[in-house]
Amino acid sequence: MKQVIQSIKGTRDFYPTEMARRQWLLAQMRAVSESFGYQYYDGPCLESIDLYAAKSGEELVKEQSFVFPDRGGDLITLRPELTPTLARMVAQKQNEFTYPLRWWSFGPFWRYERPQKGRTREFFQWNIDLIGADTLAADAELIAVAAAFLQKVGLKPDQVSVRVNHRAFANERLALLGLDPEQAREMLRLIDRIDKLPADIWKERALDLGLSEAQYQAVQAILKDQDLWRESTELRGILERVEAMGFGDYVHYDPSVTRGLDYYTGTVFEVSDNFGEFRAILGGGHYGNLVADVGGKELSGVGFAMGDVVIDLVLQKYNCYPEALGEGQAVFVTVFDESLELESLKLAAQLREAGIPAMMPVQTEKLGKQLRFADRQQLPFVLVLGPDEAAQGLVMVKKLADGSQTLVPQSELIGHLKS
RNA sequence: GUGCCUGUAGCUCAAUGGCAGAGUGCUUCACUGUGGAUGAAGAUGUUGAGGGUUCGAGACCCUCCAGGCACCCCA
Repeated sequence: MKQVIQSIKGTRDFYPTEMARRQWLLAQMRAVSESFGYQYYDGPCLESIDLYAAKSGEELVKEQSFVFPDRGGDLITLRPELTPTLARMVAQKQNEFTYPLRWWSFGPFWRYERPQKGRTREFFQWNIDLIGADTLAADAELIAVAAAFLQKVGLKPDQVSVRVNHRAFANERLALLGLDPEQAREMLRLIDRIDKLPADIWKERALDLGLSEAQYQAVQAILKDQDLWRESTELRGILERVEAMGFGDYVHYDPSVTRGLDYYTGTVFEVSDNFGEFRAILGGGHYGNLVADVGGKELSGVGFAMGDVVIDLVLQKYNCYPEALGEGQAVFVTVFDESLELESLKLAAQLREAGIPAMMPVQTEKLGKQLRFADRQQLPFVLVLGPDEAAQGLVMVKKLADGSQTLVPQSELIGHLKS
């Protein structure tokens, strides 16, 4: 390979094969979002750094955002997440809307971190939020949206799960053990990492927070108790609704889910594969105060975000993408020889007129080569219009998949292809 | 930002410090009205980049770039 200018680290090129997957993914997100009555929106990719200072976690803005001065010297940020933008958009027109809002979005985001499997510097994200309803039904709806998506793309409950917890409930339980609020907060962060740290190190960290041996054992007991959710009004209310909507198989209580972002106050949930092979597919939760920090009145909501990178890996692993994705759908109209080129062009034009995509060769090549090309493009049909067919007003229709050929009167071609 | 591993033909990978190779794909032909199959012939590399050690480096050393894994963080 000669010297080709390198692409920016952590970015991806979407060749037609990848673009077909991205478009399919977007179509599934759109279908699921709209099936629950959500509206499509988007904000700018460039934002003032001040927007994030109020909302996002410290590290996300200071360490992991692309920030640069524009020509006037103002600091511009490539959006690392959508929630602050959403907060601003809602706050700006807070009194114009009828609540609750049901909005969804899909677009590019940037985070300046080290690329690895499932993590790139430029990625696409599905965001979906229900704003202005502080109820268990709202939380349950978003969890159902997540489960509906999993079902829609063909992932099974034995492959992926929506794991649900409730922060206030978890805090309550920790308080009952005698942890003060600060300890409880740190403990939740530690619980979030229980799968990443070896057991002995994890215990060491827990004791470092000032926990007694008895308290440590009690925390362990909480983490092992799969039925503890029954003691939470919130979790009961959410899980019974999810069950009623038919997604009980996908959704489970999991005490180890706490989520890192500080703005989640109540229900938190994430989707992950059941074998710990991939990073979290999706993460979300209930936030008590969406817009106050950007100048609006208090408004709560629930939402989640799903990046395109991990879900793409998972969908490929479980063969969820349709077989024919990205294959050409056009009929290939061959040119037998120069004298018949115009006849073929007319035929192709008729097909397009009738809504059938038609492709024509633009180089003079032997019939064999034309067929070879059509075959490699994985086109379904090839038309051959030779002297014999032209003389009788016929056209040969060849199905490439099995090689079968049918002579069809040109007047019946469109009907033949549509059937 | 930290640690470890990797980088050879379009792709997957070989080559003890001693002439850069195989499979696959690609091009052409066998096939003058038919793709996939088969056979024959052919093309393809600054061995990621730059520097160093050496009579000699794809291999050893250094720097950089890119990718992978684990931290950190999170979609």
